[in-house]
Amino acid sequence: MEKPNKSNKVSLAEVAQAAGVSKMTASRVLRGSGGYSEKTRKKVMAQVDLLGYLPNRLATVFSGEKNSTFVGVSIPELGNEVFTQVLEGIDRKLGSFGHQTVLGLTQHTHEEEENWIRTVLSWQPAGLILTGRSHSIRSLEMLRNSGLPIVEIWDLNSSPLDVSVGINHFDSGFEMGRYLISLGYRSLGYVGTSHDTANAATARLDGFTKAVEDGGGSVRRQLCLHDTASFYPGFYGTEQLLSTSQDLECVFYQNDSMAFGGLQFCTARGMRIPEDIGIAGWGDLPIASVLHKRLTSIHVSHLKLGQVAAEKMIGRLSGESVATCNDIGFHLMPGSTVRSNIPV
Amino acid sequence: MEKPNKSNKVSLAEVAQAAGVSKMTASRVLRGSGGYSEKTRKKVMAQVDLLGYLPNRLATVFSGEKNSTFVGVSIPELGNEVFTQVLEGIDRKLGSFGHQTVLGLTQHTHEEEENWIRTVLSWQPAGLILTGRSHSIRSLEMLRNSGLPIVEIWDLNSSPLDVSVGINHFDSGFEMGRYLISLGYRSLGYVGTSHDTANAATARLDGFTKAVEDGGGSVRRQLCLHDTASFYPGFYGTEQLLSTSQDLECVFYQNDSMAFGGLQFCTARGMRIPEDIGIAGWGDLPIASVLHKRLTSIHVSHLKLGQVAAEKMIGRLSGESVATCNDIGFHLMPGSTVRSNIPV
DNA sequence: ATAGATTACGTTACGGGTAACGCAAGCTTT
DNA sequence: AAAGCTTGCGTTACCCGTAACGTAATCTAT
Repeated sequence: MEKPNKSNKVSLAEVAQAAGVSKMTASRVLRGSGGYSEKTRKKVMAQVDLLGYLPNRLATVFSGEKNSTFVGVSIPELGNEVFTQVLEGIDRKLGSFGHQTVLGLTQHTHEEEENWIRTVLSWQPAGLILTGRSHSIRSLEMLRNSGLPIVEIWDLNSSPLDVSVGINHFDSGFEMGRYLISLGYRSLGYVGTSHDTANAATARLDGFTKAVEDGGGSVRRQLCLHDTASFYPGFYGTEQLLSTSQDLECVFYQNDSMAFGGLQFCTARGMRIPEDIGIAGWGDLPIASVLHKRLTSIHVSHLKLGQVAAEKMIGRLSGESVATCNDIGFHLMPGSTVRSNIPV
Repeated sequence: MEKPNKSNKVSLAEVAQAAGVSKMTASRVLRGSGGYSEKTRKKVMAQVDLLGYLPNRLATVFSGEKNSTFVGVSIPELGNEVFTQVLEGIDRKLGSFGHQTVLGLTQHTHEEEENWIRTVLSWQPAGLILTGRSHSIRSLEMLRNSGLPIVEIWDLNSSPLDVSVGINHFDSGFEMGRYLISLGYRSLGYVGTSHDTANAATARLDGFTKAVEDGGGSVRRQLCLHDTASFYPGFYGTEQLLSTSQDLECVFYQNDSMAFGGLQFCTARGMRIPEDIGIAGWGDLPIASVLHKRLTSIHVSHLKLGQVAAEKMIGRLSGESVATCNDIGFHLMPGSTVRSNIPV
């Protein structure tokens, strides 16, 4: 078994020596910065290939004032497909510009986020992309002190630390509420979860409630579970919800996964959808189309959100002036899990 | 708009000067390596807090022979929930040991993987976790030259570069084939995709075919689409499959997402499941339970796979001797999308 | 032919930490 | 009280590239 340390790294100096030139000349050749003859270039490159030289970016960043190509990206969890898509959008775009993603899973807590920020900053990243607008005091301090470009995503923020990319969650909830009201629903329920940083979901619920009340309805029961926003909590949350409020006409869920759970519960109990109860989700996941019924939901292009976030980061890194507030938008997807017109 | 460069970083030297000690003493205090008085420690720490000093890990790694805390992790794509779970398992475990994930999305191609490997190696990572056992020649060269711990995951490899964590895909396909044969199915079909690095899926198909033929059946039609292994390809792949082979009794899919697509297609065409056709998937995704029918599938603990991969990496980094070949195992999940006993 | 510009390199210093070593002051031992 | 040890801290050198500068050789202009 070999030791992991004692790396047999080939340094630029070794390449230079083997090629019979100075370190500096080898460096110039490798960077293609000019100032060398074709003959020299060939000598150096021959040794690079021969010795299998790989540049040491640590030294490069460390040396000059040029910043690294690392971008720290914090994501609450990967269990939620929504964030997965955002991450994919970010990493692809970042990668196409020669940047690398340093991942951080914060589990929706300030504490994890703060620890991750501290660590990732010590690696001198070029910038940070953070999910959510809510951060601990010490985090804010570190972020500000770092002087780095920061892109806050997910939750649109009119006064972000630096740049914000996301959607207006309040409005999306509001639109769903207005839609359901327009279909004649008046007695509504909500099932979601609560966390340190789940402000977006809260905003959706607030918008939803506002629209429903504006329309003369009411959100009879709001359930905020201390669990992940996934299938099972949706299932048992619905059970809990309906056990005390049988008269609900329609339930709005924090996301599609939870809505699926609710759908499953209702179907298992022999309830017809949408005849007996309406189901509405949020996020419009690809799996929404798995069902024979199309889930009524709010569509957000999560991939695009990630891509735009990465683009804004690239923009900041290249010194362009970047809009502070970037709205990705959403639209309502009418489905067949709510009734399609006002009952007579 | 402030410039992203010109970072007002506080260096150890500044802390030391402010505390009236030498750089080295400040370094010792921060690392807690001993060799300083309590009085000095307080003086230094007071300045650390006051100046908001954050250590520069770049310099640390760059300086000594100690390796970094970065671990490069390559994943083919995040669109597939299977890999998402693996990544979550890796990052959580790695994080709990103070390591960071540098993500690379290879899109199942050798080319992307090779480029990513080159880049990530230039950052002097502590080790690499790669999905798949198939790599380009130049990749292999770089990996070997690096002398770094390498954990290859997903596809169990009896002679890996360094360490392998995964499952035997051939066996999993074989078990599914044998199961379907035991239920009396004889005329079978397969729908999947093909890529540079999708050897695992190929192995599953091989195992499946072997079992089916051993059992006196045959895999009449094998469809390998050039697409992502997701819902829609499953849908139209099934359409294609059934348009030329109406007599298929059961279809095995590369994964659950594709199986869902197939299920959707069949249901839309008015076919009854499992009466008219059987459907079997692979991976046992959480969404498998979204359906009123439970999908017949192969269960693999993807999260655990990721965790074990990270553990093996940690083991290698701390110089422990680590098993070369680590089988995570799988088990067949009988569902209601295939018939439950041999028809009379 | 000679001054001035250009080309093709080499030399030096530096960045932010750390290992290795040096050394003075305080403590113990006999 | 002298020798030996320990403690606490400073000094120096180094890691691997790059910026800035220096210089010898070649080329151009007059």
